[in-house]
Amino acid sequence: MNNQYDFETREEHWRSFWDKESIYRFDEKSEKPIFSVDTPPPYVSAEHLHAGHIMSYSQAEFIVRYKRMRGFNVYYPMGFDDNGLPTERYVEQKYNIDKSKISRKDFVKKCLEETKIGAKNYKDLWRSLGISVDWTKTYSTINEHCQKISQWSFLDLYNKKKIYRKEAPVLWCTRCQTAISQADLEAEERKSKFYFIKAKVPTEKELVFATTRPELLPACMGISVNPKDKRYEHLIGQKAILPLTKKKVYIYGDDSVDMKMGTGAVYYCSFGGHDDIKWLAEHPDVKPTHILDINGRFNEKAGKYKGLKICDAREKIVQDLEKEGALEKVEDRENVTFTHERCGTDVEYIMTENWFIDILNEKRNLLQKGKELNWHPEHMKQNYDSWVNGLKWDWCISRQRYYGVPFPAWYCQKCGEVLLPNENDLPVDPTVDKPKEDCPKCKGSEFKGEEDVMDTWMTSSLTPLIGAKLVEGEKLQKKLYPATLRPQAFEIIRTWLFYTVVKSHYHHDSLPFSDVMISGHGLDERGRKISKRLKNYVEPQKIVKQYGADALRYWATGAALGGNMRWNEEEVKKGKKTVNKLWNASRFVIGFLENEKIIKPNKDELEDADKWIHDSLMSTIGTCEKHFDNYEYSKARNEIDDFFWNNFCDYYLEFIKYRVYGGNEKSKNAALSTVSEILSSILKLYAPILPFITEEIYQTYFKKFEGEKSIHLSKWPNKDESLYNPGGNKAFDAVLKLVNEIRAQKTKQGMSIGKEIDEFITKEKLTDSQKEFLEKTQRVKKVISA
RNA sequence: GGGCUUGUAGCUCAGUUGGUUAGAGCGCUACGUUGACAUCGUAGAGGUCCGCAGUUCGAGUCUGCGCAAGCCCACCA
Repeated sequence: MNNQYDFETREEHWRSFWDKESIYRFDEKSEKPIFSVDTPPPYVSAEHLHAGHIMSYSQAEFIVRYKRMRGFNVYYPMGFDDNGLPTERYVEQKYNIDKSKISRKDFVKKCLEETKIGAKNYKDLWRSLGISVDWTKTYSTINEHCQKISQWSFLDLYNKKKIYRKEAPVLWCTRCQTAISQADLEAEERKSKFYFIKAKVPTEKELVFATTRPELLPACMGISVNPKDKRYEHLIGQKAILPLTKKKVYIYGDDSVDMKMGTGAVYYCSFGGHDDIKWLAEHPDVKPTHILDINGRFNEKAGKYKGLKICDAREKIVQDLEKEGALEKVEDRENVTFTHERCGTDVEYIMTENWFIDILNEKRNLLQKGKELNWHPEHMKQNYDSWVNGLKWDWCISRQRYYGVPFPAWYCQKCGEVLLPNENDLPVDPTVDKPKEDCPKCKGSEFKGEEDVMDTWMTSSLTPLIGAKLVEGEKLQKKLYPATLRPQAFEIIRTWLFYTVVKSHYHHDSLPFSDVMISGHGLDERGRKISKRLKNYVEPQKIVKQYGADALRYWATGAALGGNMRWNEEEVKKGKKTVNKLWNASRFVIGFLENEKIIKPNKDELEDADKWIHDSLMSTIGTCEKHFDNYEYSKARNEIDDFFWNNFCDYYLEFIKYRVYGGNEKSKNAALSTVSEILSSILKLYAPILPFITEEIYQTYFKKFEGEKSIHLSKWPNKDESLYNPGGNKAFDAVLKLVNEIRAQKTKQGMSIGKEIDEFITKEKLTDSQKEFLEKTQRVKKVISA
């Protein structure tokens, strides 16, 4: 072995080796128990890959490698999310595209080109990090495989009456010009104003109501007061005359009105918020006035305010109210505004026709499903529960956009009947393909294909199934679905996790996976979230080149599961040091092993130090297993570090030097046999975290005994209990204490540890062999004990 | 407004079911070139365990009330 480990060339060597030998290929014929992973398909539009990506993917991968060594048949496919609005927006921005000036076909082509570039970036990085996915099992969410399954999902839910199409007020982004869903919202606390507006009432002087959205006055549907409110109860049933428009609206009595809020009188418009929609549903006699167009401008129903944008209209209307003397006062106030999380635009509520999936009726069952999942860490379930409890909208799945999976649906031009394709004909593009038969209702033959595309989560919510269906044969697919593990980031619990649970619940009446492992954020060294805007990230490839992939992976073990982690180059350096230490220790050990013929010693030939290190290893293996089984890779790593650096390097290797350099043959043989076994186990314990260096050393020496062509296919170290003697190493612990005492004494005298001293006196009772051990390992001429 | 998480050495964090003198790595100080490794070793300095109250023979750990940071959720117009 060379003096130096040249990580750059060796890591590349092993990458090629793993590729060539298909080490991570799923074995379809194996009888071993399956561990299948629902790998997160990253947005390919994230061209700025950073430490956060490294962190979350490595963390899941530590577990995957561990499971592989524990004898599971691991299924670890890889997907790329290149469908839908995120990609569209990315392409629009990157090429400064105006959607109205490009054909749908050309735009989609551009998106596809871009996603190819993105996928390659990811694949390159994953490969260089040694992420052990099976690259023969990949998908992209826009490809035919995924479109087919997404459309099948639509048909299945339609047939199960869980999908409906309806003209209804929906959450609307005026910038992206599409309907969105509740999960696409982001709440933003804002300073705003509370306007107190006077309406006329025949029997009174006036009725004052307060609102944060005065611009919706032309769309006012009515005013409500609490029937218990003494101030207003007599007004219920009368009509109020609104300022500016002079429109007359009824005054209603509603229990839900908070008498203490504002003036106790609320006005409802179409639509300023979810309240308004709810109110309208409770007052079927009221006809709404829709004044807002899909582009966020007022239409002719807003009268003189036609053509204005919302913010301009507000300014104008407030001015006019003031002129008319209808504005009593304005108060400052904080309130929560919802924006579209992709673009930050304020969300509006517009009446359009969309497809929905019924989830509101299913809340209770969905909460139950959340309870059945094994959450790691457990407290992340809170996020799921509070999301489900807070749901107010059915899942709107249609998007008025270009790039996405088309809905498999046509509308009969004559009678409006919805026609769906046969499952065997999927995927279809209804804007190009035609139904195979005439309208079953009216025999009409003119159809219009649905032009909307599906919400990107319609596809992503099916990833466990998409992954499983990458293999042939229903029997095998059923073994892979439901998956075992879903690793993911906490911020998409309400989307990816939730929607996947919904789909699996409806389609298969099951959970989509049994375990969830939630990772935190990558932060910069100052604790800020890594973002493109702040440019506060380092390029992973640079770090890999400088310190090696193992070192970077080592850094990723640093955060507890679910915790955020700061970028810290010192930790990467520590990883590199660990790699070097492994190299040096192995070089030392293997140097002896290669020149000797080692015979497995009898139990009674083992010396106290051998038994001690063996016991210590056994308990380390046990603790590691416990931690890895709980997805606590960082605790597992600490255990291994501690054992390797302290017990193995600082003590045991020092303890056996006198035996391997000289000593009698039996003692030497026992030492070498032990050290070989311990080192082999250390490599395996580290293998899930440091796959490159451990492979290197395994291949150098241990492979010829174990037989497996890669350490990553080898067996996890055995807990050989036959030698294990828990609590039986107390005597050796006392000796260790003396070792420390001798070292301290020498250090205090400014002596080198290696310098021989004449005598060492202790009150401890020692056996002859213990005295000899101290004399030989600590260079003392004579140890005198009580 | 509700909920969750976190608060331990200068920094990053461990700390099991409550149990002697609270730990590790980095950094700092001193010493050491011992036949794997200075990418090392040995030793040392450094702590009001966020605060207050309580339970207990005993609290970093359990309970309550606060404080601070972060996150999730929330229609109060």
